[in-house]
Amino acid sequence: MTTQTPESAGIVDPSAVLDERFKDAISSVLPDLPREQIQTHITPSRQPKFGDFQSNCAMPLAKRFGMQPRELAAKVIEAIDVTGIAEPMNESSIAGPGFINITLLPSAISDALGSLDTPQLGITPPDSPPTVVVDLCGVNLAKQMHVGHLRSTVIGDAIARLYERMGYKVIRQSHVGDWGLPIAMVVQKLIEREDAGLDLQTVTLAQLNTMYKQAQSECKAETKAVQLLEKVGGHPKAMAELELRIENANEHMERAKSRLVALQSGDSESVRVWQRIYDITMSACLHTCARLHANVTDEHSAGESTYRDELGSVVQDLIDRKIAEEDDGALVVKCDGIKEPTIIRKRDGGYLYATTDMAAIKRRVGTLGGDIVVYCVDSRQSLHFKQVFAAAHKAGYDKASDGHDASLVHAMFGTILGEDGKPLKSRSGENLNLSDLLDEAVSRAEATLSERSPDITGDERHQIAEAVAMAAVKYTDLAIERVKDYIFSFDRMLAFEGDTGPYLLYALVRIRSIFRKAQEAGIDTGAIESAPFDLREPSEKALALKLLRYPSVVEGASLNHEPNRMCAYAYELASGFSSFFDQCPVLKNDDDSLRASRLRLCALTGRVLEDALQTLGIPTVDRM
RNA sequence: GCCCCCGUAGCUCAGCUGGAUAGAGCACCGGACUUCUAAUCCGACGGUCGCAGGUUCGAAUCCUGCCGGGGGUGCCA
Repeated sequence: MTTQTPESAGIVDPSAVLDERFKDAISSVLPDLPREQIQTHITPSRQPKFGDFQSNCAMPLAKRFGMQPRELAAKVIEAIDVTGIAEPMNESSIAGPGFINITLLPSAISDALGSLDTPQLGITPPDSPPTVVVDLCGVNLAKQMHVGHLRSTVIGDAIARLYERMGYKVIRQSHVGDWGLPIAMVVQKLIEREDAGLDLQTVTLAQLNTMYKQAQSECKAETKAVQLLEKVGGHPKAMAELELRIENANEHMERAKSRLVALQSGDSESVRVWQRIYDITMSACLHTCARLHANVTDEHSAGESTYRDELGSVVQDLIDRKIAEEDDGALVVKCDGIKEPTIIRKRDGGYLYATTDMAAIKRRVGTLGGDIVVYCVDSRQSLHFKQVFAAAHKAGYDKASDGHDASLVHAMFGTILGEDGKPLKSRSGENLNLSDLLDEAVSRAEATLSERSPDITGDERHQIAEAVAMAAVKYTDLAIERVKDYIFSFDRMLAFEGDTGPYLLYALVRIRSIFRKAQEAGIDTGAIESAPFDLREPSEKALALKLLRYPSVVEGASLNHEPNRMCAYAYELASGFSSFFDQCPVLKNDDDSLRASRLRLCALTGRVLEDALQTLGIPTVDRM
């Protein structure tokens, strides 16, 4: 056992050092307690008056050994060696039922900051990085991206970035809805239009979207209306009218179904049109992803169509190994603890989305080597994933090459609501087009920008507005706890006041501005790189302590798939910087060494903030 | 019917896996600008953490039961 000494190795994480010291102390007080069972419960203190850190170890340990908590705390304090890390402790360090309050030595904080001030910012990649597969975005062919895709894309990308930042191997997978009957309907429709003289090369995604909706309604038979009319005795004319429409719908449906068969069997005409639809859709959607600063590109597309040749063998495998069974004509997998069986083949022999997802798990774990597979998908699909995960587990499709089960996670998210508390829709009740929504955010941002910073104009203004708008929209989406619904409000996210994306950008702008000013003043900013930290004001000490938390925040946010933790941290950091900046003159300071210390603190804060925003996928600006 | 999610200040939301007097932002009120960018900072106001039990030194957090809102419930995705 080697206890890291701050003198030799440098303190990277004060709480890790404290953890070791407390373990040593507790071991000597309670020799019968195996060291690996000791939990020191070291956490940052909530309030400065309780010191910088606290240990809550005394209460549970005292209970276990039948002692008084405060008495045990006193013994731990007597035994502990805090040399080089914290102020000496005494009776007054014990508070309440047995909290032990710890105040770090100023030198320990400075040392730790110095250790953090490296290119990696204190985050060390694992020796053998696990592979994480992130399912995100998931657009559908012939449909424009709408608000429903925003969260999957933005949150999914942030989760992927978090794991990348941790040094894991990340594989993004956009499960594009590019297969099945709905697509066949559009293919059929497009072929009919082409026969009527439409030039496929001129078709836009918006047109495809319209055709998609038309095809849907044309194929929808109003059988329920007829049944109802028969029941209550409808007017013969109405009945006849309805029956005619059903006949039409059935014809459309039949054509779509045979088009699906043709498409599935590789009919060249069908495939050519399908490919065109695919290209039109993906080029528009990937453009929107790029605009959102979401790293979703062509290489991440893994549409349902790519599983078409694997479905049959998956089903056969499940039959052969008696994992699936017949039930009322359908083929299902029954799993313990889930009432609803997972249907993997319909009575008519067709496959379903559960079948595709089974094949996807097999590929993601078996072929891609995923140790963790994260699905960033709407919470309404929670039952579906519960079923599919259980079925895949029963089939052993989640078994990684090393024999361990991969972890399958549904990182679900809630709905975006309008101001009325209902799911956000357009005036006409349709899904809100995502790029329209982004356009509006940009124009609002640009209006505010021209008002607040009239000196910024033209192209630069537009570019800044674009970045500010994306930051506003994304930060709002990421900052809310994933599973919750939230109310979308341009006014709030673009008010640029308080806990918003623009606030974070503003803090960074001020930091960057400091260094521009420093350069203008002829201050050698290169010399600050190794300047000793002199943390004399409460606000700069508070900022320093916030900075030191960064590595553990990245870890917590990634492993729990909770980007909102990063957002909360980024806001706290920006806020801590603003207080510091208000209270501590940096350039307007005559003390050279203090100025150097503060400049270095600004630089480090800037780098951490930048890194946090980068990890969330939020763009930054130099001016605003 | 059954299953899942949510319920915290007037509004929008946090609460680091059970810790101290539950925190921010907005709104409202009072302060700080010949600015290191006031898109900021400082202060004041504001809560029976849906309700009722339970677990224990200690519960917004864990368990049970209600109430309210949303979603889902074998052959759509």
